Amino acid sequence: MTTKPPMRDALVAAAFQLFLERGYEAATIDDIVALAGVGRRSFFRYFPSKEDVVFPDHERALADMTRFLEASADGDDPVARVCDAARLVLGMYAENPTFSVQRYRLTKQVPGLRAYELSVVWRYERALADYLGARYADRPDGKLRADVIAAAVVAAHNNGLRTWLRSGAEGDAGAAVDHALEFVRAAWNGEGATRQGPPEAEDDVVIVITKRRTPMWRVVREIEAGLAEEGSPT
Amino acid sequence: MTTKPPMRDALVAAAFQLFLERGYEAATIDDIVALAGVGRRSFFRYFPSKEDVVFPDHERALADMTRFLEASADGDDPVARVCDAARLVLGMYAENPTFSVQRYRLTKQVPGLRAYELSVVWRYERALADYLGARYADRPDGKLRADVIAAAVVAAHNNGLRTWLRSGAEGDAGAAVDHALEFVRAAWNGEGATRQGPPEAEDDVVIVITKRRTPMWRVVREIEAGLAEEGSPT
DNA sequence: GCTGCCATGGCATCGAGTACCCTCAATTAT
DNA sequence: ATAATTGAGGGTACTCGATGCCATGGCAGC
Repeated sequence: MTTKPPMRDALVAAAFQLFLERGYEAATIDDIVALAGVGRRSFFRYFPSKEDVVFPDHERALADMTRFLEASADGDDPVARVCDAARLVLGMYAENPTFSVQRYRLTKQVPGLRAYELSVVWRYERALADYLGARYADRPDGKLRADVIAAAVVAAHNNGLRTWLRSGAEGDAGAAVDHALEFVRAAWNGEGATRQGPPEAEDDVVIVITKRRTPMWRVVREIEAGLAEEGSPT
Repeated sequence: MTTKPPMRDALVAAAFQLFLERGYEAATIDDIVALAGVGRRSFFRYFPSKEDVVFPDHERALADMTRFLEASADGDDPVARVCDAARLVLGMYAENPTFSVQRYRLTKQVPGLRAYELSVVWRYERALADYLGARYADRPDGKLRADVIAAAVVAAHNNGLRTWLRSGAEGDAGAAVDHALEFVRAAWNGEGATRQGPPEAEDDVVIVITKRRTPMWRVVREIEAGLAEEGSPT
């Protein structure tokens, strides 16, 4: 498990060579194994499906992320921890910039690969949401909060990552993702984190009068409208 | 396109019957078409893949959502509009509760279907993000904001939807999703909220007094507590 | 009549994925 | 040293989803 079999790398190299010069669907498994000089059966020993050869290291990255989240202390901010976990995944992309860009262009134009990437990203998101769900276990809407924040963090990460990939992996990937993640942190900075807003008077109150049967989302919308009237809308 | 071919419905019914009594993978296309009494080739005329028969109406729902977003006026709040678009999708699930629950249980335990559902949800999310991206075109981080909010709305919608589905489609689906979406709205408040008619015209009212910086979830909980005090919760 | 048109059905084929069995080398036991 | 075991790699046949091509059959319109 710790040793790196050369056959696996040979299969990835052969596969990407054919995918790039001939397209993903046009390159068959037989073509790949013929180019790599191995038997057809051996391909499926190393990759459970044809799509897996395009994401050869996500299994390891997912394990790394899970371990990182499990090593979290109870003292640190959950949102910050999750953002750091996302940065961990970014590191894997940044290790091989050219490979990441090739895969990005491939994934963008092959629907099957895009669908597979979604299932990969979904597992990352579930890892984040499960961690947050445990940290927010005592909150009223802990699971909901966990799901939404995890989705937001993943979306921000992907936004920064894709911006970097679209540019051909020039510039600093970490900067783009840090900027995107900061956007999420700013939206949910409420709890024990750094509260940088201007100090307001404690006796500043809001009075809400509403019908009993009004949907809750409409009530809150009105509250926000009242807040935005003279306050600081972030 | 407007006419409903009975053969399509027959295929869906036959497919679900076999999926439920035998499992998804164990039921082959030949079994389905044999049960439906049609030719094998006809299946792929109505459904491009085996997975599509499990989500027979998402194509229409996606078109409905796109149309709904295109019909948006420049005056209304983008986030509210996107939340309403999500509620539109919920309506499709609520139309056939038993069917939705069956599909939910099927999708939960078949990895292939879960992956396919992700690609479906991804298209919804892209529609929302594209709409928000256009509305936030003049903002500094418009695309980023659009991606993050779209992901949060979808995550909240799915959280509420799955809560409802897990309960066997008992109770009000709209209430669960409204509550979840309100959570997202609370995070990204501000910007041009439309205030409609003043609510003090009705006699049955609820009055809430709270401090300005109180977290929104706490306010909502107080309101709901006040509602449950003597009236009908929800 | 005849002529397109369209929905359907019937093969034939391709390619991904799997099950089963074979070979060969290295190791270990006797 | 020889036999037995183990494990990586290879080969073959099969299943099944998916596509392409063509035949059939009803149903306009003139």
